[in-house]
Amino acid sequence: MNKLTVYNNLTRKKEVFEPLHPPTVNIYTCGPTVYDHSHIGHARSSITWDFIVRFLKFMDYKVTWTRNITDIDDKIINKAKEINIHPDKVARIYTYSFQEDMLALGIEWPDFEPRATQHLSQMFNFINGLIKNGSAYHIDNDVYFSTTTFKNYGRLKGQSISELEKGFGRIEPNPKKKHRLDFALWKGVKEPNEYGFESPWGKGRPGWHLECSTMNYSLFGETIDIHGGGDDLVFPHHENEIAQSESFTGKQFAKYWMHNGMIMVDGKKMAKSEGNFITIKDALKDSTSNAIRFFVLNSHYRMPLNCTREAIIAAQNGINRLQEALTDFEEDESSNNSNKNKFNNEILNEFKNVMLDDFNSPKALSVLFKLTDLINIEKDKKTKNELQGTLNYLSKVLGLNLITTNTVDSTTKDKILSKLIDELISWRTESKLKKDFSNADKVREILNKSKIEVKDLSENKYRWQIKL
RNA sequence: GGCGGCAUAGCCAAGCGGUAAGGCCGAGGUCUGCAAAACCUCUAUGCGGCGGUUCAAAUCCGCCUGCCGCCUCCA
Repeated sequence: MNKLTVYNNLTRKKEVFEPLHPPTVNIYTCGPTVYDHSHIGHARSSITWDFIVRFLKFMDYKVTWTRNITDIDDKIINKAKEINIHPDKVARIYTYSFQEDMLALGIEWPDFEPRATQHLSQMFNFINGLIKNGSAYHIDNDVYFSTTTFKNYGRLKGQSISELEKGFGRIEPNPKKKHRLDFALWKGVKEPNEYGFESPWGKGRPGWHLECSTMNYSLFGETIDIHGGGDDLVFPHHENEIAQSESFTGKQFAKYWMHNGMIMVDGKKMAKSEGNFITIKDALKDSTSNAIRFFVLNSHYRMPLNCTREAIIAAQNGINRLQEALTDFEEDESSNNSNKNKFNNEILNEFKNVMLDDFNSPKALSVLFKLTDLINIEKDKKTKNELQGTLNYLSKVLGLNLITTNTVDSTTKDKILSKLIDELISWRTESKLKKDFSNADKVREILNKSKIEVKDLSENKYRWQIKL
């Protein structure tokens, strides 16, 4: 059997995946900073780690997935000032919004979803350890990590410290730092009433990178198998995580570093200033979670991905074709158990083999379409059902949701339902105006059967409500 | 300015030295009360540009162009 290969950013090549303690796989991916609604870039990232975790489980690995929530950060504090709400509340509002989006996108819940503010005491331990072993220093109310003490600094980015220094633009170095590459572990407040937490170094807040190191250490210990995140986090975020963690433990932090590519909108970077910023909630308004996932899966996770209206429509049409192939599928009770014997083995292996090559989801989708073709020309009911079962099963490995929904997923169901109800009622109103009361009553009866009660108001206005 | 990534048909996209996957759209046909679905056929002599290596390059090398990402808190 072929082996799983993954592209490791640390070595810049594909490597055979060998977890530290098979079949256990511990994976940590960087979640959002919760200061605004999440956008389709977050969707891509989440879908990517979601299907990678699903595939690892499909390969019988025992996966534990952690995705953090950054709930303390300057962006959150700024947002709090802007809308005059306490920073903690801002974080909670957008944490909820993010989780709502994740559910809508069909992302599995991670096993752990730690938040920075809940790990302050562990952070203090971490910082103390780093100060004690000479990797960090305390100045005024700040604590900085001393990058020159870490010999591998720059390895992930692929540059030495002196090369990194050369790259500096016009940024004024912070005079408190011993070296301009040093970064904050703890940032003291500048004003006494500024938002912050008490610490051994005074009131302040943690540096951004620290939470990931600390929470990894708390949840997984010294070394994890996979650390993932967006491409934009390679430097400095992940570089700094490595520096902190490895200085603290003396062990390798993560064996494999994986990064997903960025998303563009109409060939340009997505930015509020460009006017092409798309939140997940917006995206779901005129497409479906299946379409968004298909769109993401259709390109390799490391590649940049261009989002266009046409591409989303194409994705939805692709989903429709896959769903069409399952219309007469009869799912028996045993479908939910993981007995792979009743599936088409040849296809199963083909799917597995393309995915083993660094999670080549575009090829995996092409296998699903090949399966669809086979289903559509199959005459024998039993064989067809087996093929359909295989399609259903494999689509779930990718996180697609092809049959539970009668072609409408739960996210879009509500709005389509509302539209349908309004259409029916306006048909009824038209009938009433034409004095075709029998038809009008018929419509009302249909709605009643669906537990919807229509109430006439004056001037042909109406309201409806659920009547159980 | 430094480092990294990407550039394949109208759109999205795979490809990792052996002669261009897949999906969407489009065209023609079969089937059909109509429509849809399904099925069959067609749709890049070409892979940003120019050179080079090789029997052979979208795939390797060099240069150029364009786009994307990153370059410590304060952004």
